[in-house]
Amino acid sequence: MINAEVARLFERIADLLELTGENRFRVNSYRQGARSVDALTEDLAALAAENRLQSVKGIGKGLAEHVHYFIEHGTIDVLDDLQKRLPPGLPKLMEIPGLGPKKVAKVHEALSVNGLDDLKKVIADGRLAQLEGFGETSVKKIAEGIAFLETSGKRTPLGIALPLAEELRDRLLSVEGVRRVEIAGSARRGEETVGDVDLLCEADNGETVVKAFTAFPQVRRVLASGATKGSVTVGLSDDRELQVDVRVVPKESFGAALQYFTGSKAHNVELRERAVKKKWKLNEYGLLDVDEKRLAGEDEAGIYRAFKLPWIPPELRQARDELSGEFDFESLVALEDIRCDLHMHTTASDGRHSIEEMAEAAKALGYHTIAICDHSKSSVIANGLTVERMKAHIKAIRKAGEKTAGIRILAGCECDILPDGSLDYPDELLAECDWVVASIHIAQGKGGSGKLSPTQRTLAAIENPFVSCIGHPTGRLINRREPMDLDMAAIVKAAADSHTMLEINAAWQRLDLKSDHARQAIAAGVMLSVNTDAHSTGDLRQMRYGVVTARRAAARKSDILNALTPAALLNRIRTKRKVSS
DNA sequence: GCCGTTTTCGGCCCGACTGTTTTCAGTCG
Repeated sequence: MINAEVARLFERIADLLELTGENRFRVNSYRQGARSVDALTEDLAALAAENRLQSVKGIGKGLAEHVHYFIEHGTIDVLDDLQKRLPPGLPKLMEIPGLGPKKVAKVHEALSVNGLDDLKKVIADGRLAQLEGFGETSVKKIAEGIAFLETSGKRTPLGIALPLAEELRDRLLSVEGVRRVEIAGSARRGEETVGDVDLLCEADNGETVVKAFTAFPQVRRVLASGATKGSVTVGLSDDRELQVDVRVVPKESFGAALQYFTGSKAHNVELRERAVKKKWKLNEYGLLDVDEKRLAGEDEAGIYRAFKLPWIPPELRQARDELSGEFDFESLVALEDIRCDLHMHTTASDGRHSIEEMAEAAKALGYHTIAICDHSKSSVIANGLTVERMKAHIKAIRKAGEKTAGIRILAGCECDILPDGSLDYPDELLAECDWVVASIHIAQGKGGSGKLSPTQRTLAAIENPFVSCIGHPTGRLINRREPMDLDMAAIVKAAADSHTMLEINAAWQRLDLKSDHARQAIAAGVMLSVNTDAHSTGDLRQMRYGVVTARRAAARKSDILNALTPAALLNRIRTKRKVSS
């Protein structure tokens, strides 16, 4: 697939064009083109071969020609020309908070700055502060921006950002005059990582609320503080900083503001374009018709209703197909639908709590079933169980099940898929388990000499009649480890054909499958299982991250194993074994 | 550069905050 590469090149062209002072709408066309190409599931090369490129939204005559040129020459002529004229280190400078295309172009032209090192030099020797349009204050901000970029460059995982957002929300609620606070932005959309936290606040006096907010103990730096808006950074445990923005609006605008600050940006642009076509105006204060008459604004659903649309769950505001009006959002899976967790560890391997403790904690969450899935023998670091220990563990799980009323405890295991594609336990032992999660932990890199590829290993595991589910299929760790190179189409097809479940691992460090892959699996008819992979009772509460990932994939309740009734669940597990044997 | 159920030309989302060029351009979300 050339899609990702073409998207990257379009984005690069947009960056460079922006620096040349090109018409911003032309710049935007390249950005829009990059987004469309990136979101496309079809292969761009195939579309090009059939001359259908212009059927893609945002791809017109010009961009289509670029794609054809790229396929023939492996490059884009417009980009080559731009790169001859502009130094390669320049676009990076636009990532510095406070520096945009105009200022970067200016320091390049006036001070021959070609990259980050040059910029640091002209800051240090005082030449930047002398430049027209720059002053001591803005140079100080730019210097801070560089430090921010270098230390906090990466986006923050949802599992870090959301609890922090909730803490700040609760603190804001205790500020005098504040009536309501909602988390907006990518945290509300349930994106796996967030760039900053957005909080929306209903109050009459914005200035006092913003002042109180910027004085919170968590605040490290104040970036802006005005009558309706405040912007700060807060420190994270690893010494990085996360930006938090607060907006204060009156009651009658709260819904419009929540809609606006939830995004995504592309979703909002689509909605605003619809408004413009109707000669309306949509901004964060409300939806106004041509006579400035207020059509909506107090609540979010009212905004969508004005466009004859249902309220759209934030997780799906991705500018994909959610505004088509063809969606049944009622059937979307929700956290309340989840009634079981089928992947958790105990003290038998590397967990912190006993079978009984995990069961009691799951019962408190209202679950009807759990599966205990400790590690198999090859996961030595995780205290994986030998065959003998596993046999005893199954007995212990069954005994705990008899003792514990009100919840069914399945005897399961998380069985390693070995480098040669075989499983870490013999079939006779797997047959004794009620539920088997098969996962790759060892040798996640490319298959070495004589070894199978990760795809072949996964396909081999799917073929085993006793494997119920593939655990964390791509093995990625957000911001820390790249996913394995998998042929997801082949895996999804094999899983669908054999009634093998694929996991959405709900641990915020993993979120694996990610939502795009989950969407692909659902389209192929695969049943997904959302599990926490809990190593303690507290980890069971990470289920919410898995559920938002499923919702981002537009998963219905019927697509999720964990939302089934006890009978339907067991039936589904048995189906795999019947079909395979 | 893209796009069209008012348009194939003339539009293209909208407002807040900041620093400095002291009346507004640049940046950001």
